[in-house]
Amino acid sequence: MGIKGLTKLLADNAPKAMKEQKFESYFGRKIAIDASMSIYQFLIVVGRSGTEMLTNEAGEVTSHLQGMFTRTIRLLEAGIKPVYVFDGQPPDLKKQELAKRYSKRADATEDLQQAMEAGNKEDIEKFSKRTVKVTKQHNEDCKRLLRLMGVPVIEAPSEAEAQCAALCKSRKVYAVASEDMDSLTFGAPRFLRHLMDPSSRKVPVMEFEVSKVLEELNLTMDQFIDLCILSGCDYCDSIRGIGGQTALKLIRQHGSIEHILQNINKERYSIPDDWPYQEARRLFQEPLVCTDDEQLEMKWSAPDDEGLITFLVNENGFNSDRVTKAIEKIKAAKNKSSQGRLESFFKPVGNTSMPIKRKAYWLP
DNA sequence: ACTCTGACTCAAGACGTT
DNA sequence: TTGAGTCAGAGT
DNA sequence: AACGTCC
Repeated sequence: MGIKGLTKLLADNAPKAMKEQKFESYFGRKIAIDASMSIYQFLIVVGRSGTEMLTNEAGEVTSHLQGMFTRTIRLLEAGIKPVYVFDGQPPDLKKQELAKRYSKRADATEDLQQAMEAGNKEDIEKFSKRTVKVTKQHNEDCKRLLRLMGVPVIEAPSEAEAQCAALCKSRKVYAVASEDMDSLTFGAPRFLRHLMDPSSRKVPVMEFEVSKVLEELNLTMDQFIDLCILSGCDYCDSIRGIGGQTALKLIRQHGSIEHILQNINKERYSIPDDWPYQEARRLFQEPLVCTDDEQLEMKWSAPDDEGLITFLVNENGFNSDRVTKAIEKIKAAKNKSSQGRLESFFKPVGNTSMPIKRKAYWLP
């Protein structure tokens, strides 16, 4: 997933577009998060040892619930208002990519089988992580959990990342938090990396602003999208021998993929057959997203105590005391941040009534 | 010298106790 | 799986 | 900081 080498490309060519932020500085902010990505991480790592994971009495996996529960509480305690966005139908162009992943998983499943027969623990550990897939059930479990916690859930018609970006463009959220750089390609005005990293692992939150990226790279949004496609994205191949640096050079020189294709040495570089870069571009420019205000309504409400206990304790074997304490944490957090952001507290001095200078629609 | 590729490595959540 | 990091090798 | 536990 994502855009190959984009972090480094931006670090080298647009350092001012990224700034370090403190986790605490997002108090009171609404933040959109790609749920499937989080669930995937939880399934890989939470409570795993070999093929063993956290499970309920029926033997169903609960690692994703454990992860989602504790992380969401962490966010709420920091005064952050998370909204989780779930994937819908993937676009057709992504099907090949998904097919690749599917076959890799199948391979890993065979490898795992062999490792288990051979009793090779390290291999079991390694291969079992590669067989992880987020299922419909995992998604539904997490939606149910989040709703019981009083945290809004949005179901995207297609790509969750694209929907997150759209929410941010229409100012329904302050920023998109993701580890996936294509949030920027989808035009998320403000994009946060490493938001969930604990402060113990000294990785600061990195905040990117698309407008600054474009300004510093001196590209239009459309050109930036072309740059991302050339660097390597999920939707189509890139041109062998052209990486980020060369792509940036070529885009600056020729302005678009079309003009690059007209001007580069085709002996030197072989262009993929039937290269669907235009469709890929379209998916980034105008992805299928929901813009209906009613479906995008977001409410952070009080947790449903009974519902949570039924779901987590009765149905999934969570420890009753822990869940009760956690519910208290949620309530305390909601009280603390219910007044929202105290603007006077957080804003830099002397700026409030300045008219917003709009360079482009995606500025905050 | 620069850039890209491919092969390799590593870690990955969050919490409480020690 | 992903990204990030590092290495070597090869092409310009 | 390292380690075991969470289910």
